[in-house]
Amino acid sequence: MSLQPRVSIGLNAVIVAVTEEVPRILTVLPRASEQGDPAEEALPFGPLDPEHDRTLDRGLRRWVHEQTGLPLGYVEQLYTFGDRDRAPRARRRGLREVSVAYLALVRETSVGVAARWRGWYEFFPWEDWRSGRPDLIDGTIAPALAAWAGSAPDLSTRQERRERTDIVFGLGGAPWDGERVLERYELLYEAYLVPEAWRDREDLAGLPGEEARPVPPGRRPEPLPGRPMAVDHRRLLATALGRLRGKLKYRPVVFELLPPAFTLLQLQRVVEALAGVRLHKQNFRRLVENAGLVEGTGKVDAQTGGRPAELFVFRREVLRERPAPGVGLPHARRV
Amino acid sequence: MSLQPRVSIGLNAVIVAVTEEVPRILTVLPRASEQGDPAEEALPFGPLDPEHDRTLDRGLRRWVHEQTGLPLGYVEQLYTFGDRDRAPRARRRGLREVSVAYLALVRETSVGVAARWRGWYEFFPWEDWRSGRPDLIDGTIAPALAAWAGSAPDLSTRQERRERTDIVFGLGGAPWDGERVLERYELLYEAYLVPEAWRDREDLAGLPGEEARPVPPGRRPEPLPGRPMAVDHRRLLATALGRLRGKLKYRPVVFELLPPAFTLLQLQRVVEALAGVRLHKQNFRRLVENAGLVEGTGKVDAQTGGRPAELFVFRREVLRERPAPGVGLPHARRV
DNA sequence: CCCGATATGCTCACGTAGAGCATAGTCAGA
DNA sequence: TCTGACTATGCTCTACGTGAGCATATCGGG
Repeated sequence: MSLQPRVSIGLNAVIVAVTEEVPRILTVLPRASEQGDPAEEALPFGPLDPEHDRTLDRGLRRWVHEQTGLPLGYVEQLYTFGDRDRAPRARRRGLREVSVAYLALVRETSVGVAARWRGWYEFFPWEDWRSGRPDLIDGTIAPALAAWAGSAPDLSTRQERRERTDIVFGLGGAPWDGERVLERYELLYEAYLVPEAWRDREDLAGLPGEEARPVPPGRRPEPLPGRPMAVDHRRLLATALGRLRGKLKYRPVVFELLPPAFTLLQLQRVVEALAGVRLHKQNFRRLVENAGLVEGTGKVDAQTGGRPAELFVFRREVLRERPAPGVGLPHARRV
Repeated sequence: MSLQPRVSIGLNAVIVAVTEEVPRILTVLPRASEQGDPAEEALPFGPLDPEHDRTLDRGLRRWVHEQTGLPLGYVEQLYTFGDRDRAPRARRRGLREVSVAYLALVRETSVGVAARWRGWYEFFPWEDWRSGRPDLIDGTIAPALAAWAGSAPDLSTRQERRERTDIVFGLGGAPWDGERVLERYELLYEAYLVPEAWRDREDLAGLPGEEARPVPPGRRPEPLPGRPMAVDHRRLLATALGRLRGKLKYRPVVFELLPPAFTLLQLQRVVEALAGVRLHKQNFRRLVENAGLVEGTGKVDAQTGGRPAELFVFRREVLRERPAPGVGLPHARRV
């Protein structure tokens, strides 16, 4: 019988900005104690000061500011990750690390040297459909998942796996659901198609209770394109992207990522960057204007190269007019 | 300087069932250490066993089953509550109690003696609009909130408070948003209109750092109807109701609360019970049938008193056909 | 002055939601 | 046995939002 492990509680931040039509998140180099492959970056992490941090999100703001100089505006709790095996290296040290993850949206992009911005879709190349359905899906992911499903020992498991594969990746006639980002990542993880799955399995090998789940033998499949992260941080990232995509539709959160005045095309580009799809321009305009989400300022932005675009601002009154104001995405446009 | 407080992590469960058109939640008597007013019930709470509970929700299932004999089916993480002052009595003992709250949906209703079912709207009488807009709102809540808003020292605070009041309670022409359950409860808490606000303020009095927020002097307003709970559990409950109301619309969660076969009216009644509004019957039928959410079984239920109703079952295939299947509420019908 | 590029306005078809009327079965009591 | 109350189920009519694309406005540069 081993010692009862200590429980520690920490905070992770998924800090999002959109620049040049690319959604970006802030990454840091992982703490030495978690260091594995040095190429693996991590999400900012900080402790909770139980005495002085009155609330969890204040604690988060405090250390994010200390570490990166970035003052956070919009902050929202995402999810609490507490699986015993989420941080295998911590488990080896007798520690159960529970992490409360937050999503933060910022406009500024200047950060200190310890942190850097990474394009969101570097981590999830299959999530960006703005240039059409990524070849990666039908060319690589679908066959790999089919092989995984087929490798299950019994029929019902095979069927379950196929069903799940179809639903979350929109295969076999099922529609693509942009919000299922986490489900897709988790499926790839289970199927050992992301490097983290192998890394974690190796890190756990030999621990008590893990005898039944050895590192699968045999040749490993080629890992998918998509940058891995330390610990389970790509999972947090997937949670954040899925949540943000959902929230877009019923809360006016995009405006947290935009300057105070913007053109409708700028707004559309940011929405597209997050949603990962191209939208029909005229319908998008009609939608946001009819919804009362924005109001024109009369001023124009001459940087467009064509007819100057009017500058708009977010219309706060919409909050009292409509129950769930958001940019209800018009249908994706085929390219 | 006081000792650095210990951090503890626990799990709370909001366990929901719907019987006789009443949504109910499971409550228990609070632990002795938190006992205040003996009438104050609590939500089931349990520790996390960091060694053996592989995941948080497994831990939850374990102790819920141990404590109440109830096996949980559908379980979903709600939110993590970690404010320093959420549990003032724990803070006095040098403990920072972080709680991860879960929402669970069950069909069964037989529980042990230590637990009991309570109607959800006993805690939030203003949330049940099935018999029309509750008089409580215009008769009591609106004036009390107006008084609170007017009592702010400076103009901008007064305006902010009025704005918030209007938005969250649907006053002054703003629409009622059924999902803003938490915002409504928090507003009432801030305005000292729920007993918990006074209780917590008193429990905190004298602690370091609390000098600036003394118990407000003067006559206390009559507390609103609505059963208070121990600690911040009414806040967890509000979070759960809001989340469930939202989720209804885009995930087929209602079926977790219904028997395997049900009539469309039963389905409608459960949705109405949760959403807190009456719906137009024919449109509701059309909606769920056209959405492919259910399929008829050919069998009928003769218990209706009129023409027998056909029994339906949930149609699982809908999960692969539509991105966000739920009972998109038809408009509320005036009574 | 024309062309390319972008912004903005407008129309048209189609599906779906809101509302209510009409009809089908069943039961209890006259 | 008939009738009325009651619930289920089907159908229609209208209004409006959305998908799609054409048309026009306004700029800069050759």
